[in-house]
Amino acid sequence: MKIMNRQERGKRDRVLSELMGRKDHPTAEELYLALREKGEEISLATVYRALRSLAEEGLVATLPIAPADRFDPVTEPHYHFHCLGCNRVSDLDFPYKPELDRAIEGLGFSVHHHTLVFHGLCPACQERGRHA
Amino acid sequence: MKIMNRQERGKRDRVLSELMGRKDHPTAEELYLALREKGEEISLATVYRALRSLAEEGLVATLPIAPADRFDPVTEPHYHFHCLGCNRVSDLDFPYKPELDRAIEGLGFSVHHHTLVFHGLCPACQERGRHA
DNA sequence: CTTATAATGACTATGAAAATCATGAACAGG
DNA sequence: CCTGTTCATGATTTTCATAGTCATTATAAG
Repeated sequence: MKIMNRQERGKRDRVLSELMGRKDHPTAEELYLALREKGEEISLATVYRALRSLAEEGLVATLPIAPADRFDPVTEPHYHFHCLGCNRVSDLDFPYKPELDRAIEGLGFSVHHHTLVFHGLCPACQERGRHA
Repeated sequence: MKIMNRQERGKRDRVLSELMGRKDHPTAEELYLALREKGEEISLATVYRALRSLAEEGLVATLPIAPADRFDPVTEPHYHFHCLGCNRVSDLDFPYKPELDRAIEGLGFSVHHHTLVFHGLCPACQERGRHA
């Protein structure tokens, strides 16, 4: 059986460190392009595989925001804002509400977690809209 | 210009009434199959088109739950439960919280609405898991 | 009836993601 | 050292959801 330490896991770790270095919730393809621009020789297939396996192991979170999944290196539950103007997704500095899960469990469901996304215009896009 | 009353809008209305007749948040393809089984001669392309136009007009809501969009005839904001066991989506009898939008607006965003989805096991799947 | 417009269906195209397959590196056991 | 096995990787193909195109049909307005 192959044994490797955390430093030498190859391409998968390159994907993870690239993702950890950003907070803009990139898509698989955006990560792929960023890695290539940094001279990393990697294929898109490997990026997809790495992200899927990282997500399965709970090391990254997946945000299914159409048309493509976005990835988040922060796995602690938190909320997101999706700007309808620039289509960007940002983290919100707003506390997670575990009591919501409790409330839904009162309805007979077993709740693992919840995802809360706010949709609207970010400060920059509000400004731009005012000008246009 | 074509003027038609609400009864005679053709296929698009057939899609809408089929959707209104159910509360299981079907996908476009599920609606297509249901309509065909009822003898309705309609193409998948038309179902997609109808749903898109209905959604643009705000007559139906779209729930982007991978791998396919699901549609909801109820456009009043409400919350959903996504069962990780059977993959079904159900409405929750839980009041919408507009104060969440207010709170996020306090952070500088302009909030149009929010989507809140709970993930876990529905009562039936909890039961099944206990048996298996 | 005739013309314009809109709806529809069949088909093709797209884009994200997964699956497949061959290759080569790393490793274990002899 | 060999050798066989496992596993990561890249290239490619496939799948699936959805969108676009285009020709045809249906319908409304004149």
